[in-house]
Amino acid sequence: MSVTIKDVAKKANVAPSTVSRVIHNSPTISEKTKRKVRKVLKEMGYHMNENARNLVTKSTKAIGIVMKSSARESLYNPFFPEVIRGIGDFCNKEGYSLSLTTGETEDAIFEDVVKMVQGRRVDGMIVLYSKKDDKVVPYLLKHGFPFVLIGKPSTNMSGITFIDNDNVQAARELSEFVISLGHQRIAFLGGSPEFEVISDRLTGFQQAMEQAGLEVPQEYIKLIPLNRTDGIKAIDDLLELREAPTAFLVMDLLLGVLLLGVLAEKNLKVPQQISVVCFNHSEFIEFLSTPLTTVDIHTYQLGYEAAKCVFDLIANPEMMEKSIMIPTKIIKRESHFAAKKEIK
Amino acid sequence: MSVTIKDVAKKANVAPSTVSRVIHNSPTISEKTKRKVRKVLKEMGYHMNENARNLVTKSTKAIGIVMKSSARESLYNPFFPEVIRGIGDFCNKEGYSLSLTTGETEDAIFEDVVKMVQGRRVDGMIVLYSKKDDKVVPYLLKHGFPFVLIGKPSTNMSGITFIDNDNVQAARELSEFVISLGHQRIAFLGGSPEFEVISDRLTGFQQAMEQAGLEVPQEYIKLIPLNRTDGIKAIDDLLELREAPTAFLVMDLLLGVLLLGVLAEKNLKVPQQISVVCFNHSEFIEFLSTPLTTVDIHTYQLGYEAAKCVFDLIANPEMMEKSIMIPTKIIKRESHFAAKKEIK
DNA sequence: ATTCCTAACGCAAACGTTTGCGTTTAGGAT
DNA sequence: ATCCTAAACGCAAACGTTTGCGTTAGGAAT
Repeated sequence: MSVTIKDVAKKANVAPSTVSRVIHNSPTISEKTKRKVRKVLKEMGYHMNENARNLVTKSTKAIGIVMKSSARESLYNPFFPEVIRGIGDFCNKEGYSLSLTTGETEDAIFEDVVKMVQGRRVDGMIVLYSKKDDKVVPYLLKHGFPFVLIGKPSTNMSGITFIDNDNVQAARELSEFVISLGHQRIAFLGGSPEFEVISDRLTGFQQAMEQAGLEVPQEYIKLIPLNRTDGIKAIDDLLELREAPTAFLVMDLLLGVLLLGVLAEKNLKVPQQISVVCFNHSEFIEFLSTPLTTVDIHTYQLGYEAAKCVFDLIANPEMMEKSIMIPTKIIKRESHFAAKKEIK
Repeated sequence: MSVTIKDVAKKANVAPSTVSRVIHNSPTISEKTKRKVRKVLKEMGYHMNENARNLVTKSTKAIGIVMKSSARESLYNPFFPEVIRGIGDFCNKEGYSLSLTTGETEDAIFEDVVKMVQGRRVDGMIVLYSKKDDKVVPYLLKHGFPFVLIGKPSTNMSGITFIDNDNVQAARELSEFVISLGHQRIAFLGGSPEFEVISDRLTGFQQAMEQAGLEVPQEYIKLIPLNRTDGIKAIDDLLELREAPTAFLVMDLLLGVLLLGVLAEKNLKVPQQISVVCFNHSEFIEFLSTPLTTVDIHTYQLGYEAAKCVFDLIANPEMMEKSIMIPTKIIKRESHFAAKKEIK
């Protein structure tokens, strides 16, 4: 139906191979014929059939993105769009396109990945999460397929290129900051510890507390599914403790927003009565009424660097794996003032 | 490198065509050979090369998604993830994959689209916005490429299948609701009127106001870029008017959140002093502290139906274009109480 | 036993590129 | 005029499928 290299070749009185070489600007073609062919190319409105090209070159100019199971959960979180933006920006520069998994369940996602890899629909993959007992990473590893992980590999660190924040350190710094404000009863509110990011931050938190000689009662640590109901229940539980926490370390913007809401309903003032600090800064936060103190994990950068790494990996498959740490930064706003004297 | 149909054929002592037919479960192959071939298929871990398949069948099992220029703007908005989720769910059911545009500028996006279409990377497209003077839709139309639009076509309604809310009506209903609360000075806060969705809603708003015999001063209508700075300026302008509005119709969740923040800073109580109603409900809203009254445009459904339509279009290209209206629903929460007596 | 039919399968072309290698051509050196 | 050498281009195979059509085999009918 549409114009092929052969059509162009015929009209320009050259061989298809010549047209191909003109398209790729091969030096073995004279300027004269190049001009001639290019003219016909324009005239006929030629555009390459990528499938045919991919078939012979065995490359697709596309990279796949594996989302966390439950796109639902993944998509509501500003992390997702932001990291996609980072990936997209880099890919766009390189003329690559993006392909998303659409599966809802873990198995469906795995199938999507297999289809992408085996069906050669993509040249490389970026996995947006790291979870214990997940099948995707082992699969990619086994097939020697170029991929990078955003997050910390749960096991088998060797052979995996990953981009991450130092979540242990980031959480420790944030905890130390909160401790330095005079808080002693600090709660930790986050999602499932199956995700490395959560367990790492928990570790950092506990390290800081221990070093400060502070206790962390088990009831202060709430690891829950990311939804309104469970969130509210966890927050209520915390607030109803005899010794309720005076500060909250929240692992996720959504939970942070939820927490602010519950506190407002209960007429607990932030930061006068309760301090709240929250991971995962996003521009969205600036639209909120309470100026949340947050940790900027530089999500865009995570995506951008991940894309870059995948490209390196594709270009040079035998490259040593590496890990890149994106620094984090505490963005201090006004949700954290609470000196010791005010608490006691 | 990896196992092809020919490899399987050789090992199973049949012709490649037979393997192909077994894969597609053709009735012309005996059960006996089917079993034999399937066994080898498993053993060798065969998986189809989609590029080769696409080349001959001229179909890709993928559909493209065109995002609004400035992925930045698009991605921060919960509309985007939600509509993607709808599209993704349907595509997943049909075994299709998703391909995103990555361009930042309008021209770059247009190039992405051309690459997808001419490069035959996708079977159909979904355009996530409708904007005046945009080149994408005319291009798709000209090439007879199957696509559906989410939103209302800006011109040339014929020949375009689109999914939309009746935004005129939705805005009119919302306005009537606010008017019924006793408000007379109602402001309209939204993004660029280049987008059909905004101008339609503005029309609906003006219709309702006119019918109620209420004036709409030009200063009450703020059509601005979606960012914090411009948003705050617009809101400040409105609040500083001699006759400041008592109710705000906001076209976008982000602006709504921003408005709530500014009002809180100025110590203006919602809803006691100011009513706020907002378009584009999302689950995110439930995480907010102020229970916003919103219009649910059923974003997920928009995406889901759009995907369905694209499939119909692909299956039957000569199908009559159609338009599907997704109903809207006002979700009344607590940001809108303001009876006449309290205002005056 | 021969013929005929149908079910089951194989052959080979086609899809639109890329690319190694062979062939032509033009120009200079002899 | 002849030969040689690059430079410039063409040939054809290959990538992994699908599919129309031709071929085979096995059994039923004669």
